[in-house]
Amino acid sequence: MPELPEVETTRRGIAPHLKNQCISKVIIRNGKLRWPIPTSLIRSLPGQHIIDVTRRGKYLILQMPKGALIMHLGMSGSMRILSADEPVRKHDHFDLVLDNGKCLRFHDPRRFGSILWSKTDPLQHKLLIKLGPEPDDDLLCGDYLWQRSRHKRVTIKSFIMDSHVVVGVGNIYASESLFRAGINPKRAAGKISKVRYERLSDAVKEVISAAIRQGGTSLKDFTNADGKPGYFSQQLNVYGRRDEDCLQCGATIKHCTIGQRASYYCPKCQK
DNA sequence: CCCGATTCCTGTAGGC
DNA sequence: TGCCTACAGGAATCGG
Repeated sequence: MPELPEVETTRRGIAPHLKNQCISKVIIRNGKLRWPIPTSLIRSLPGQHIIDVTRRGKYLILQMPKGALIMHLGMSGSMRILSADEPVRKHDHFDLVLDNGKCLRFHDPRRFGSILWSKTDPLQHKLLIKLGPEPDDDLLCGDYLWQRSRHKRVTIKSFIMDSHVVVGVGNIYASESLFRAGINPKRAAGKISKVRYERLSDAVKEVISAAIRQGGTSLKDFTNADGKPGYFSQQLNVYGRRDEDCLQCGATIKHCTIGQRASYYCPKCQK
């Protein structure tokens, strides 16, 4: 489950293999992702080299001389650097083949990911230009959240998960951040005090940075019954713990649906 | 403008 | 054992 920390880990993993490398070929096996992969890439990318690999929110950006490739992993996407002759597996939808015999291979069973092309500054792209600040940006602070939330009637959980407010806070991080901040997820965003937004801002920064430090271990993996709980799952206080005891006060963790998403909270610790 | 609902998709898990 | 259904989720877009 690629949350922001997994995307950043992916970026760090692939960047050294891509930087300054020249593209020799583009293979689209299934272009039906969130949006169609532009078939024009097949002709336009070969011959270009990758100047840099950056990230904005959950979008990876491969900067090239004539534009930028913008990639999103959706909820089941992953990327690997492989030898170009490595046999393809099911759901290997896209290859960026390099001059040196390696390739970047995009794998995405649920096809919620996307691969787009931007002729100009990718940060000005329609999908990126309105994104909120990164969690580690000083722009994200209690005052900012308080200002943005005035007169909003949406729940605080929906508000903090809105990528136009702040990027990278998925369903799991939202529940965990609200627990750390002691805020009930059902409260109206517009009625929360500035002091409490300071706590929430701090909580978001802590949760996301801790996950990045741990190599972006998937928070989602912990629900898998493969005996390999995610590293970060050890630190989950409420997510997925319906009817279990709160680790802080012993009360029973509650479950509810907010914005069509499973939500978990401690009724005693979160008011 | 605001906000809740819908939509895309497939692997996994639970019920019978 | 196997079929069927529910569910999970990022985020744009639709609809009231």
